[in-house]
Amino acid sequence: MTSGFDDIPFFDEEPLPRNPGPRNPAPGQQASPAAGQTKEGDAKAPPPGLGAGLGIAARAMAARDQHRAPDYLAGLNPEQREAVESLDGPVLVLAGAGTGKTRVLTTRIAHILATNRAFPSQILAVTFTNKAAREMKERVGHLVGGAVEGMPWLGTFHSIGVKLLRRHAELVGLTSDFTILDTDDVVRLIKQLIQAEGLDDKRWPAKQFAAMIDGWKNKGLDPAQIPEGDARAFANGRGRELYTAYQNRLKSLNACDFGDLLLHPIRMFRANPDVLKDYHQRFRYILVDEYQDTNTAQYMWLRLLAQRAAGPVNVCCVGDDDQSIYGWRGAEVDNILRFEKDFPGAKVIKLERNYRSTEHILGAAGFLIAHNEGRLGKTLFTDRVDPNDEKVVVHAAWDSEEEARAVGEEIEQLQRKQHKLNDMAILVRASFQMREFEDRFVTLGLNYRVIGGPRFYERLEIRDAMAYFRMVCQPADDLAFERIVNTPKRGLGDTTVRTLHDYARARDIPMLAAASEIIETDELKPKARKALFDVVTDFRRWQDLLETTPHTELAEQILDDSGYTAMWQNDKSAEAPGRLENLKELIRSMEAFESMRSFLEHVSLVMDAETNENLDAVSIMTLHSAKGLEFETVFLPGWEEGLFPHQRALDEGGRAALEEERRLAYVGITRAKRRCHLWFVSNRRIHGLWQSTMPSRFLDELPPAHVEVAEAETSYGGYGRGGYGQSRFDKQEPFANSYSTPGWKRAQANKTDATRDNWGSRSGHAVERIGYGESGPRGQTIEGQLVAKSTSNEPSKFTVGDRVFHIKFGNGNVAVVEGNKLTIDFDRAGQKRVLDGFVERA
DNA sequence: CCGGTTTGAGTTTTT
DNA sequence: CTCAAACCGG
Repeated sequence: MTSGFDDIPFFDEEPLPRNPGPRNPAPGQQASPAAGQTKEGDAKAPPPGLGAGLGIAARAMAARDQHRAPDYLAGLNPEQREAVESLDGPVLVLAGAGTGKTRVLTTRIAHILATNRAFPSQILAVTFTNKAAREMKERVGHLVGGAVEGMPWLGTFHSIGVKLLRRHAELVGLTSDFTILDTDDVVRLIKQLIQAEGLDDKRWPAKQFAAMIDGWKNKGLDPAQIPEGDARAFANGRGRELYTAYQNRLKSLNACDFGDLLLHPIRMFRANPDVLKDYHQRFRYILVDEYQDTNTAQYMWLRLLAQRAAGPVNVCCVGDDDQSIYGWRGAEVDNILRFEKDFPGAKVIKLERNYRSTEHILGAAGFLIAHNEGRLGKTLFTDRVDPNDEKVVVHAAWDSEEEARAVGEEIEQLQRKQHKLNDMAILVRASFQMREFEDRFVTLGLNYRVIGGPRFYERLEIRDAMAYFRMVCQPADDLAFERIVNTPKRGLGDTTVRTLHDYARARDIPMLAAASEIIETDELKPKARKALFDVVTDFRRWQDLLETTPHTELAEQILDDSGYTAMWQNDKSAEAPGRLENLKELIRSMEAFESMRSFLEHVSLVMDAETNENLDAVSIMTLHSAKGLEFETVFLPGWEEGLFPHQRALDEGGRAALEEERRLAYVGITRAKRRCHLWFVSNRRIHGLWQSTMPSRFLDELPPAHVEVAEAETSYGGYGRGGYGQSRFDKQEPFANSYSTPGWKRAQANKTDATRDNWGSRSGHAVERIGYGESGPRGQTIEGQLVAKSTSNEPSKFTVGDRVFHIKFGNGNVAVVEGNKLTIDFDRAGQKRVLDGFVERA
């Protein structure tokens, strides 16, 4: 097999390839099939079958030669193959859900490398998330055999932005060791600014302004460019000044926020055409994933890099306009809709052959999304039609509790048929919906994992620890200093910090430097002075150790010496052990890095929690975080007007917002490979009060041919004209009546057995949280398994009054004991009934 | 400086 | 309703 990989100098960064660009025809030329053939003929010793994919004849030749085509092209369908092989000129790949989008991207990279078109270092490949970048690296690596280290420009928009900035920081007024501030830092900084302006920080919440800045930066706007109306809308009309002040403060801190990671490179390129030209020469091929999610700033960034003066624009954007669900945070669907205008002569390739779902699921999703007007229009299809395939099922429930109960029941039934929990997911519109399912699954002893929410590095203890490390590496990081100067408590309260802050600002020096000066004076009370002296001494010592001590060792030492570890060791709260565990994890993860500095860099951009693959558990997440994932069985609860589509989308966003909600519904349905169950309830508690609800309009937009209504639970009303609502609830059925439906009876009959089975034969119940970190009902971070400590046959080892600890609800007192079922008064969560295997003595 | 109490807000989330 | 942040009193 002559794949051609052997002779590619993967690690060679700077020079041009040996056989660079003459094969690049002018844009537009490749639109003609004949050009494709000519190119084929011209190719310098191309691997057989490559460079084809345009004309019919060329394709036929490719087919003829297929047995000699490189491995990595085998198994691609014609459209995928065309997307992989159309290397010259702009290409837009409209890849529907489950049509092999990632495969196309990765294979395309492999193809570029295999045909010696470019060095790995000459390919710019951009994704949105680290996860996507990682996956791409992995898969390219798999295709080309571990040479991905040679692809330095594969990453997220932001990580590539950082890389550019570190190289050219001085061009935008930074030094290359600038800090990256996360949302939390930004909000605290803005709050300081608002206060410094003498504004009421309650009337003008820092969070809100941070969101405004974020919005402006998403649109690529400098303070001078923001709309007058926007500027007036905040801080008594001083929005623009505040934005300016913010940017100045960032500069003096030598810091960037996330938006700057995109905007600074744009500014830099515009002000320095020679630098831009360098990158034009470097990036011979550009690939963009999830193009429908790009915002204006990212678009500008891309345009700058793609507009090469000489040679074709070899840019390939992959996306799906039907899966654009981030309009509310600045994504411009328009970017993908007008790709052909932006890149004249662009080739548009649609991938519509779906490899994921049944015909019913595709039929339902396709019919639904066809109700949107602003789309390019794709229809997914599959050949794999099986008469046994289940239709999409619509279920009705009385309220959200019944909904959760019934979904739990369905899951247990599937489980009894040997279905893996890992193959099932519950996808909700809003995170408050998760709770009901969690509660239910805890009671059932069903393993689940919650995905989403604050990341590992956003957890309190991680951020604190990171602030210490930041201070050691970057003594000028005032935000870090303020965060930990009194954590743990050292008697350095607001008054002291304020004094110090003022002292530092007056002299325009960092706070740590100010601290070492101020302790020489008598401006502070002796007590504070001594405490501050200790802090300064500590940091001096750690800074000295930075060069000599291994960084993990130093990190440990910092946390111990500062008293931070001790602080959590002395903390009696339920989450303290978890936090200590997280700190250990933090240190562990540092081992993979060369230095504390490089670790800090990664943590601010790249770090996130990993799922425990070994645990079999149902996934619970929002529809937004489900994008890109797939499951055998998907449950979609809460399809009610006001929740889905969400009321706010209906109120504020007009048709565009409604269409985005519909795309969200489309994303939800297309996550399912084999089974897709939609639910709506007629009563839901919102902000504490019960409201009766109408079924979602999206349900009425589904095609009857691919959908059935679950008779078991409803027994009232069917699917069809007039919706679902009246049928069931206009009859004024009493609450109890729904409990006599066949579905409920079955549930009752199964429940006891199921519970017993669970306890007798399974190892127990485990809960995993990916992301969520802080305390409260959203829970502490819990991973791994709790082993059930009793079965139903034995009397409970707990008695009334025992003090117990529950993995989700925290500490509480046993109020009632019935066999192995306990009623517990939890300190924070209130009274709950739980199986005793879930609790341990506190 | 700490802890209990009041108050207000309550889609979606990545970097 | 339920949470987190702000507030106030010891």
